[in-house]
Amino acid sequence: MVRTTRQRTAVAAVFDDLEGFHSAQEVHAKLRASGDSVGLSTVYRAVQALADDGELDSIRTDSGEALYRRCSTQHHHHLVCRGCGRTVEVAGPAVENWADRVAAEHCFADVSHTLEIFGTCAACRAAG
Amino acid sequence: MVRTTRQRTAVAAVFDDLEGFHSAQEVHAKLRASGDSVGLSTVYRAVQALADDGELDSIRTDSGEALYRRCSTQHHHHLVCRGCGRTVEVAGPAVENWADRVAAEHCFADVSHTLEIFGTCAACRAAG
DNA sequence: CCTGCATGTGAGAACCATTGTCAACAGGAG
DNA sequence: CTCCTGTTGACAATGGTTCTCACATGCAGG
Ligand SMILES: [Zn+2]
Ligand SMILES: [Zn+2]
Ligand SMILES: [Zn+2]
Ligand SMILES: [Zn+2]
Repeated sequence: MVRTTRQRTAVAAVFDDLEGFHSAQEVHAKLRASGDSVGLSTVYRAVQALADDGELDSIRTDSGEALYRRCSTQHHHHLVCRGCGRTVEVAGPAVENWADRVAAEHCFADVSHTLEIFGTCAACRAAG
Repeated sequence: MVRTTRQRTAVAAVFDDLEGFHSAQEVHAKLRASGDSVGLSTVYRAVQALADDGELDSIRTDSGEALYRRCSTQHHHHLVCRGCGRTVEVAGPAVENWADRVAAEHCFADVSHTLEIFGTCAACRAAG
């Protein structure tokens, strides 16, 4: 029996106003700053629950930190700016097929894949 | 001035006998078990140095742990078995081009990408 | 409306991979 | 062989994440 609490609602709401990927720590800080404070453990539990439900996508930093973002529900990948975090969802049917074909060639089953593209966006280049 | 030490040699040698990706902690344990013990900090420094030199590839676990493997030096991606860790290097020129094109379309520069495929190999399926 | 209670919360401790510290050590150039 | 400098490793510190558990609170069912 899953309950609707002020905390879970608040965490979900944070991602309404956010472009790009953000960590649980950042969400916690934003909530605290907005006066709508939520415990850190609860923020971790909430983002993980949202990610499990497919409400949030998650990726990992080079340093291993988990970042979350509200995305569309279809399968897609991300083009992420290293500077500002701005994120574009991209679809690549050809890539999906290629991955499945490669796996099949080597007799692998239950295939999944991760694919992210990183770069510097035009705005960040202009900003120097 | 980079020196050749027993420790660095030992760490590099561990990857000669290893298929698949392995963590610094695992390398440390293997060295200790083989009697050729090396300090944990030193193992971390060694694998990172090897990765910087392009001698090792690294990926990150779902839990954020860093894993290393000796790979060929050309650009490639990995098809990894979730069960046994067996890894196949795969090349996908079409994917490289697609990633660059997508990034260019959105005016992103300095583009890089990560792409890994996960599955279960035939041997692991047979083993149940 | 109440009440009961299973579920959710949060302050703080625990975890654990990784990194920093620094005194002792040991390649290797000269 | 010597000396200098890069290297090592026991240990402490970090930092993100998870666990603990006493307390609070949604939310059926009455
Ligand atoms: Zn997404
Ligand atoms: Zn940017
Ligand atoms: Zn590789
Ligand atoms: Zn396998």
